[in-house]
Amino acid sequence: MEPLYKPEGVEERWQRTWEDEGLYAADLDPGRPSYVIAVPPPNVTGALHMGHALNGTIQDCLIRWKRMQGLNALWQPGYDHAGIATQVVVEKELAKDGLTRHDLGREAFVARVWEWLETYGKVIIGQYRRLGASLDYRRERFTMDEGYVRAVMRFFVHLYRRGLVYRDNRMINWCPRCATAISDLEVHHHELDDTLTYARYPLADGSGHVTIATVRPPTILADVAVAVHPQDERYRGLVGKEAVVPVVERRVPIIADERVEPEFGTGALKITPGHDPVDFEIGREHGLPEPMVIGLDGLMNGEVPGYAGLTQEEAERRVVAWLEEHGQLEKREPYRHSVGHCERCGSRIEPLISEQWFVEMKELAAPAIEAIHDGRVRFTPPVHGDVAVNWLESIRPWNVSRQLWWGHRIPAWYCDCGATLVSETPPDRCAECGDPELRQDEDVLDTWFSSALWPFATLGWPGDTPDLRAFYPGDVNSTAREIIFLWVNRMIMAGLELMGDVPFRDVIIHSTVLAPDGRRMSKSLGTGIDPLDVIDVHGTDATRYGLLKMSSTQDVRFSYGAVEEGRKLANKLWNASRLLLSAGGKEVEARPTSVEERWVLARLDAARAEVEEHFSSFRFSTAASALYHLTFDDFCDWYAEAIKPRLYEKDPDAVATSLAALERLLALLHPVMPHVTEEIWSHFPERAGRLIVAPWPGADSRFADAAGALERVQDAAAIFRRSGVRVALEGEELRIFDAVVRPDRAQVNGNGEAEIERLRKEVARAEAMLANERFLAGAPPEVVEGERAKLARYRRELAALVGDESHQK
RNA sequence: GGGCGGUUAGCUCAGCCGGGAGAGCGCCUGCCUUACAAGCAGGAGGUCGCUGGUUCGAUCCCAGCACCGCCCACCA
Repeated sequence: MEPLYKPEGVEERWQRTWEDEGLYAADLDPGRPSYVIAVPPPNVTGALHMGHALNGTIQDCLIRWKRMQGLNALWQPGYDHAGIATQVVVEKELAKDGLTRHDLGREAFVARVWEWLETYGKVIIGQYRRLGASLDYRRERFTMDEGYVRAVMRFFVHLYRRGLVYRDNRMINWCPRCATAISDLEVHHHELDDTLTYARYPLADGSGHVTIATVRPPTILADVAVAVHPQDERYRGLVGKEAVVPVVERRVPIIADERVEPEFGTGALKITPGHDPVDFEIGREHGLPEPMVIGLDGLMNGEVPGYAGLTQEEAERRVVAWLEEHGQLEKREPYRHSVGHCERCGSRIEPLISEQWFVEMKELAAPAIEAIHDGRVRFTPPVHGDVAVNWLESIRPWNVSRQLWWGHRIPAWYCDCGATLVSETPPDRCAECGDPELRQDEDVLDTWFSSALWPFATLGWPGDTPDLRAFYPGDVNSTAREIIFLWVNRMIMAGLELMGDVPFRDVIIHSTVLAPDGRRMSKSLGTGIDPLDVIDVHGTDATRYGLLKMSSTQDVRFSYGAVEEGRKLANKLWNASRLLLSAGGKEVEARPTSVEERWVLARLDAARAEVEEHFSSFRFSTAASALYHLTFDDFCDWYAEAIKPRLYEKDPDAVATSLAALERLLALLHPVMPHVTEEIWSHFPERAGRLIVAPWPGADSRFADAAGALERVQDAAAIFRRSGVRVALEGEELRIFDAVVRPDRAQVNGNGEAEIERLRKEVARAEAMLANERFLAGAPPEVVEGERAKLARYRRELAALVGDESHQK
């Protein structure tokens, strides 16, 4: 064993060994309770980024811990077909050859996507291996696998039969570039500098005009009304009259509607049901027509002569020029507002009316809200549960159809007779008229429609499989904050609806890892840090430790310092092991004969309890810190230093005890740093099996008394050490090496005086508190007791330095 | 527009129930001690964003303010 621990080679070797020996596998085992986490399926086109690395480490840590605790731990891997994202990638490939998907046709294009995936996709799960992720890789699932497709079809048909999925012609978000509808969650709003145009609409009776304000003058061409607030005094006389829409010179009614905001603009709103969500609602309520002047390509259509094919900018110029020419342009002013964009490609979203499939969500949301409220699903940190519930409470219908080719094709068939048939498999003939000529719906489903089934479709649903019975419901879902609505909520809803139970008990929302400068990690900004690079340089164990150390309830900046700390920990552990193993002992048995040995065993047990507590409550950063200080401060700086002389003498009791202590330490560290601990463990004499499946240390209170015994000695020792005196423990006695501090240094540092000063202040503070009657009356007894104990300790420490002062008064 | 989070040492961040202000890195001092100098021993450094309130006592609870960030959103 070299003095410097080098992870390269070691880590890959253990990753291969563990997997080859089947130690990641979760096989059916009715005798053992299960522990299940399904990895959030990454996009097939994806590569491992820092968020995956952090999330993967968190999940692996839990899985390894539970596996050591003897549970049948299943960490389910797989991929998401990522409909729109994948289609865009392959379309770009085609574009290099000057082709579009339409040149290939649907069938050939989909074949091309599969081909592309075979060659370039599906790399990310392999990258999880470098993280040491103990996923059950044999169970890899894909949302486009045959079995999974069946699950998606079943879900759709199930919802259809329940009347919760339906086809409707209504306002949707259209992305002109992707040429598909997208859901509300896929629309991202950001601020934009725009122009607010004030236009006069003459009254049809010639009695004046009404002025409206708009940011989209081209939509004037599709106006069908002007609306004002019913309580708006300024316009009271106008309601019921008619106004004339500029350019098209159409006579439209002036109506009253509560949704109009009197404070905004002029308080009069032009109504364009075809191109604005609010106007759409108002229009439907007032029975207005719904003309559209903008096409699916984002260009002006042929509805208004002379405008066909114009871009919206061109149309805007023309409309504004018309207004100016006719003296109906009141003013134009700069205006900054929030505008919806396609999250995938960034194009400005075009709200328009289209026939799509929708899922009515309210009925599905209610049980999910209940499950979160009553704690069947708990969020960590809890605030995200409130956010999830808020969203569920105001849920709206979900547009699930996409005008794409890559994805699950909607299982609906249409007959010329007008019938719509929804079924899991293609129907032979029309159920209404018997016609065998049926057309399948051209569209595919939103990617998240299939993702919602992940926790059980991966286990064989809709079949009633042994896996499903053994591993559902799962235990934990660890996820990024931005997919709570898209994914987590929908899994909860789908699980309750189809399985009758929540898919997991705990949802962990991990922190977002920012670049070291606090900006978002992003490829385009060049601020990304590749976790695989960090692993290459610092090792997997160090990276895992660093990520856990960084993780928190809020966003954190990536810190190489935290990774460096992990590397130091691995190296420290390695060297401590060299010391302990060099004594050549064969026995691994706790046979403590001194207080420091009993003490370290007590410490290890206390640390085990702490780590369990931190893991259970998902405080990984705190767990990492606890393990660091256990290893450095307690195990190495105290115990190993104290026991060293007896190891040199090859004292058989000391050697056997040291290996037993090291074994416990390695086990505690394994979930965080699996490779270095397994490597050290493999150097143990006569040791069969692997640490990864070794039992997690049980509670051991045999030496609990020693914790206190040494603490007293240790307190005294700490005081001497602060003064520069070197000490070791012999039995219950504190042995002082260089009995005298080098006088020059003690004076320069003034340590002794400073320490005495500090203790005097502490004693005075504690005495004052204990003399305060209101404190004694108001504080809980254990706090008062705590203060008494502190006072006693401070007095004792002070006495050790200057003699007992209480007798000096 | 609505909601949420943050502000603690030079840097990155902990601080769970109100009672001692902490860690790692960096810096300073002293040590190449037969596991580790990628180490050891010690040290300096803080108005816990600001203002008020509750309390015997506030980094912690409450209110307001400032700044930073995130999420949601149909004021054209």
